[in-house]
Amino acid sequence: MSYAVIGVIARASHGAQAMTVQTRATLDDVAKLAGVSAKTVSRVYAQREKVSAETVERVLSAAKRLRFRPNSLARSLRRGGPSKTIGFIMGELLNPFYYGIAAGIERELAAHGSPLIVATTDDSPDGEEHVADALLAQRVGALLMIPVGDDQSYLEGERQLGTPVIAIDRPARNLVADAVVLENRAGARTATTALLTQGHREIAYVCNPASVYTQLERVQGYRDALRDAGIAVDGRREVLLDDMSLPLEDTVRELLCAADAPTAIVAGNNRACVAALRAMRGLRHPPALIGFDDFDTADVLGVSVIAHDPVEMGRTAARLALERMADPAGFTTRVELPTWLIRRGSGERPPER
Amino acid sequence: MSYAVIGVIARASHGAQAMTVQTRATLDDVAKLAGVSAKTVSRVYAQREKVSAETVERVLSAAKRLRFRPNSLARSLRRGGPSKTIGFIMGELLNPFYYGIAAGIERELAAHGSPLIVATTDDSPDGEEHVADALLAQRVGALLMIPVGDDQSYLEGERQLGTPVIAIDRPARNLVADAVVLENRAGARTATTALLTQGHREIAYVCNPASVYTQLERVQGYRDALRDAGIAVDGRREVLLDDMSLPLEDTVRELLCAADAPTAIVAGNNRACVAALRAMRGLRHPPALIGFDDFDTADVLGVSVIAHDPVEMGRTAARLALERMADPAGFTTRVELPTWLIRRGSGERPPER
DNA sequence: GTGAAAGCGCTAACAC
DNA sequence: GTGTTAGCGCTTTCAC
Repeated sequence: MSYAVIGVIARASHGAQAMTVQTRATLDDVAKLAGVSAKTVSRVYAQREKVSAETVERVLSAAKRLRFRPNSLARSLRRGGPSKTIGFIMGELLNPFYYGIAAGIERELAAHGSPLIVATTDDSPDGEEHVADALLAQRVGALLMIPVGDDQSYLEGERQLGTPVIAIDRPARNLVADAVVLENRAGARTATTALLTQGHREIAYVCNPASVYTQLERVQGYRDALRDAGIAVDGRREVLLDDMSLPLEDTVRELLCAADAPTAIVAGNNRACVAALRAMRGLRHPPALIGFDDFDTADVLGVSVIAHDPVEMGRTAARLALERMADPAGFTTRVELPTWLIRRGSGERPPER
Repeated sequence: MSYAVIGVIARASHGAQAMTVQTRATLDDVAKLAGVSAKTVSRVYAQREKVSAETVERVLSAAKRLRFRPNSLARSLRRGGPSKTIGFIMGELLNPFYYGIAAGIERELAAHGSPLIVATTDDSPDGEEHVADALLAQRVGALLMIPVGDDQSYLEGERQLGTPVIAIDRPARNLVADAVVLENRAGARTATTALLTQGHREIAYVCNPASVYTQLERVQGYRDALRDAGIAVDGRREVLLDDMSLPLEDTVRELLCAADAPTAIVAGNNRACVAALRAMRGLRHPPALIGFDDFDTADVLGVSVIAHDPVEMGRTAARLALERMADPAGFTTRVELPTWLIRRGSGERPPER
């Protein structure tokens, strides 16, 4: 073990005392104690059918005495259909963007009383199917996911069996699924155009990884803006790493030290933006910088960004899931959430030579 | 709806086609198709009892044809005991510290094949019991929690029924539970001592909220260091807000503009640290600053911090939960994880007058 | 190595 | 309003 156990507090009476093995009370136990039938107890908890006030009280007090807690597993088993529980497969939990989405999902579902099972794949395509399997074995009512692999066809069967799938941030591939994505292309275009407006002509685009949907879109937006301004797209200005084990920071540093260093940078996501900031440290004339994704200390650092609302993204996806569960035959929708530029200084630096 | 639906892709064949209502295959269906008994199919999936290779193959191919997926709800129902699923109650999902913990838990459990149900309470004590209720209704095998309220006695019954509770970051109150916490007091003391060593004498401690366990401990550590240095503890140097709706930033700014402004600040957590940074913006002679909790851009900002490992904290808690589930009669333990100082500049600024 | 029967905790269907 | 019966999908006896 890598931790230090500081104190062993007490010999646990974890579990029950050896003699008085407490066992969990069931609906039948409560029924017996209250002198009613099991179904009546069930009714009290279902809160839909009518039970006389007096009976309710008798049942509840019996339940309390027995520390009864309805078993929602058994409940959803009996109901046959999918449970209210919703599964969420996320790439990685350590990225502020992703956990913003998770927070949004959680809040929306909490408001609806639906439990949330979270599973992460560490952005590994292999893990995705495995994890989806585990969630589906739990009979989740819907599957929210940030697709990682480039083929989600393995979920097609489930979808036909009635489990809706909602793709977040990136559309699913080879699968009919609702999707919530950002206005990636427009956002990157806005960033680039803003830099062009300041007079920049040598604008780089940096990111890692580069082959995911969001980056493909954003690079397009970046190129769109250049073309509109009559500037030739130059591959040497596009730092498109595609291996998270490579340090983007070093590559950007090299870029900035070159003779024909760009005067401005568009960073493809929050990580790339921080990498750029690190690479720029100590530079006398740092290039202008606009990042994609807002982050906690961006204001302190004076970093201009293309912002959006990850929490709202999660909420939207959760709402979509709930809608689809309520109405499985509805339309498949694709929602694009807006992005906008926040000017904090780094994107407003003029070109320097 | 607050989102823009950009495209309705297709009339969904979500759910099944009206006529061919696909229904989920059960173990019995597979058994029939494979020409064996249900129990044999069960054995194939349990992977513990012996089944002839030939039978296994027949079963698996039948299962595949029927798109069979074992129902883990039914499985854990039958077993009677608690499921492998573990519940985690966190205060809020939007704090990097908390999701670091969540990430650690998730990774450890994933390695063990245990699903994780996450629920948040937005740091509201009322929500806590409600959320715990929901998780326990799902018969989670253990409950991990960052306690919010100051009384977790409502879980005592569950503990006696065999559901272990692991408190994270703060100990549980009025409840026998394992706990994983930080060396809060030692950490704050280290920070303060480091500032004293630089020659600082007017050192402030700022945080919000202030009445939680971690802050109570850290303030003690701060005072310990002052006392050791023969400096009187001065309440005016302790900005202990206790209402998250109050902007700590403003209070710190006032503090720094006062005639007897401190020359150094210890910030009680990541939020307080960022608030201090905001308050310090534009100051000609910013005070020295050491934060508690490391954060993403601390290196870029040159902020010295008392660091620790939230992911390891989560892993440790998850391990503890798994151990306790395997051995309910074990010892109740309290683990204290280390903290350490990372010098990045802000904590090494000498006092200026 | 395989099967038959019973039952986990709950609720739908149908009584009364 | 309340009770009875059956059964959700699976696994645990206990057979053979």
